[in-house]
Amino acid sequence: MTSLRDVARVAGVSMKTVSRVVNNDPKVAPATRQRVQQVIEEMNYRPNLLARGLANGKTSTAGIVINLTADDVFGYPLFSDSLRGIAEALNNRLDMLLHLGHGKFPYLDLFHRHRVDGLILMNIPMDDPNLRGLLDSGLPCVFTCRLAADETRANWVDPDFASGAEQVIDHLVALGHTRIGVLAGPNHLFSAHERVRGVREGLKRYGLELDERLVCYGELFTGSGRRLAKHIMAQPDPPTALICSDDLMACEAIYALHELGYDVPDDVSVVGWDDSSLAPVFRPPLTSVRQDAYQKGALAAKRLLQLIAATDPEPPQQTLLPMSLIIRESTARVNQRRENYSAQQVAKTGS
Amino acid sequence: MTSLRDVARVAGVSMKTVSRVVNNDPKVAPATRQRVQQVIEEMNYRPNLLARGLANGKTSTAGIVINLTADDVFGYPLFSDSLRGIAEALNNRLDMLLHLGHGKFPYLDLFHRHRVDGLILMNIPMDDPNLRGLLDSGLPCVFTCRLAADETRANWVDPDFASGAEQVIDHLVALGHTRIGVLAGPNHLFSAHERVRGVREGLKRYGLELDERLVCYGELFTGSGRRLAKHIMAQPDPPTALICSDDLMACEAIYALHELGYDVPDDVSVVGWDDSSLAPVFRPPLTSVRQDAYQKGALAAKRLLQLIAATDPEPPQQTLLPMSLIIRESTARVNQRRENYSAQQVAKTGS
DNA sequence: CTGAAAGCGCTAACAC
DNA sequence: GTGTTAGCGCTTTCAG
Repeated sequence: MTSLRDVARVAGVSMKTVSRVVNNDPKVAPATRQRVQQVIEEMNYRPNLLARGLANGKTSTAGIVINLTADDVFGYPLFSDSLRGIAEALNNRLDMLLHLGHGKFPYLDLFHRHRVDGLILMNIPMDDPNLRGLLDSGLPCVFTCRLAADETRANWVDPDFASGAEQVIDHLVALGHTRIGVLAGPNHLFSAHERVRGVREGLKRYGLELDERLVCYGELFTGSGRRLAKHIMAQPDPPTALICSDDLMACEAIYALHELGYDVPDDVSVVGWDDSSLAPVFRPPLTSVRQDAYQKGALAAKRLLQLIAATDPEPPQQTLLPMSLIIRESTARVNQRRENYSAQQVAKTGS
Repeated sequence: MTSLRDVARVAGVSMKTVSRVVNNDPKVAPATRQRVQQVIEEMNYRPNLLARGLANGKTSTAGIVINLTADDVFGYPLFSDSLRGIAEALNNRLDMLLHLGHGKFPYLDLFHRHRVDGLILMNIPMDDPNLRGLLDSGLPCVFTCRLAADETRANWVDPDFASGAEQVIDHLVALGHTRIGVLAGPNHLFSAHERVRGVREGLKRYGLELDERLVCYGELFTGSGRRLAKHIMAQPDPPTALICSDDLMACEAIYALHELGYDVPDDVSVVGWDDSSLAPVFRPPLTSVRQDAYQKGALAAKRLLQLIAATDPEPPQQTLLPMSLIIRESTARVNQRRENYSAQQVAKTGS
């Protein structure tokens, strides 16, 4: 493996001069530059990024931290979109060091150990123990999620989940729904709470109140959907509509509803989330809240490049992305028969 | 950032001793080990992988090279599956450095510059100029594709495209098809040629011959599908069935056939490839050749770990993965009316 | 079992 | 414009 020293020796110049040529330092005589460049070609010299990084503290590498298993990340189409956005925005200016893992893993090690230039963090729980240390460290980092309502120190790009939820409520209330259940998502994710907040405020606008017994928190994507849906439907005066934290969850909820003998959407309306590629092809096609994951990733990456390029620390920048409701066939006007039945149940319970 | 030197100073031992503790070298007195470990905890010391890599030439990082744009990689479900397989098999023993890019990019730089411990390479063209240098370098690397029929120096894991194609032929011939067109895929990919070889040999088994005018090479996934399908259908005595290099290509071909006034599968049968998540949900659902991309990635990663762990150079290992035909609704018995029409055309041309 | 010295390949700071 | 010196944080000899 030819080193800078070898090039210097062959070209008959100092190592520093070679270094200057490699780094496009203008203070090199054209003749010298050319000679050095030729030797570099001939010897097929490539700078050792480890040595460079060790010497100057930069590695040309961005760490991508996703607090999910590889199975979830690559299994659910949304992350692929975000990663695609990141990759394109980075445009080969930074290589990507991917770090996946679920739970409270010490991802700060990515920085500590690999000395990445910056981090993009996705799906980070609010109570993540690394958070404070990370923000204090001054390492450029951008989140594609929010961490807490008042977190103003961090750079983030995040969809406006509350607004998405309010749009869902507008839609459902227009269809006559008043009892609405929420499979909110993981309790430790800010987005889950925003979703519930949006539902609550949306209902309030119509003089309705969210029955907190119809709100369930649970994991993303897999496993808990059926159980939670059944739990909610087992409450007194069960809801006529279910709002889910993602499309997979919605699919599971629909499955559970079928097992309970309900028809979707005739008996119960179900709303998915993310408008993933699943949504249009599922039967029934899912009404879902669309987020632009590609753009989310791209904006985060662009911001990271800015932060890394900046000489002075930049003030944090926070971007709220709009969400929009895509209406398909998993939601429908509330079933009169069931509504009456529910009303009777309430009367009975109330007596 | 606390360094090994700091730890050594505080613990009152030499740097080498700290190094031994960090690297689990057994030749350390238990008391010393414990003291050092405690100081490491207290000071929150993390080894600098750059420095370590510079000193010993190992980086705990695997380069993942995919010769496609990020758009293709994350847009087509198959790569996500492979990446998921890789990530899980690597099991955090190696970090993943992702390098995407289409064309003859100098991906050897990943090795040269980042000094990765090994490479997993996907979708590499046979005429890749880096190939020889890469194989000569002795860097552990595993391909999830073949490079040439006689390439025995490389480690690879690849589906048996020829066998997949033969299964397709069995299916199509059973349905009465004898004139079969192939949208083979990129000319520079070995898989494309294997696909055509399988078709040719498959037909031969039935005493049929592949009309080479009905074979077209083109890019993967996007763009060329419609044009190529139309080109093939414009040949004298056009085929009654089209075999495509991927499911997206099949979708495009079907689109083009509709534009030409053909019905699928009544007039022309179309076979997709990969059995991606697209296949079952497209209208008509695609008959497609299934490959287990997850397993392909997982096996490649496992092999890479072996190669890296090995002290002596290991003999290359080559794994051919089975493919299976999933029959859906885009293929059907050949249309008698058209068959007669084609026969007339042949008669006319022949006269 | 432990330590001292040298060096991995590069760049920063300062000469000239 | 160019060269010299020192050192980034670690591991590898090789001694003890």
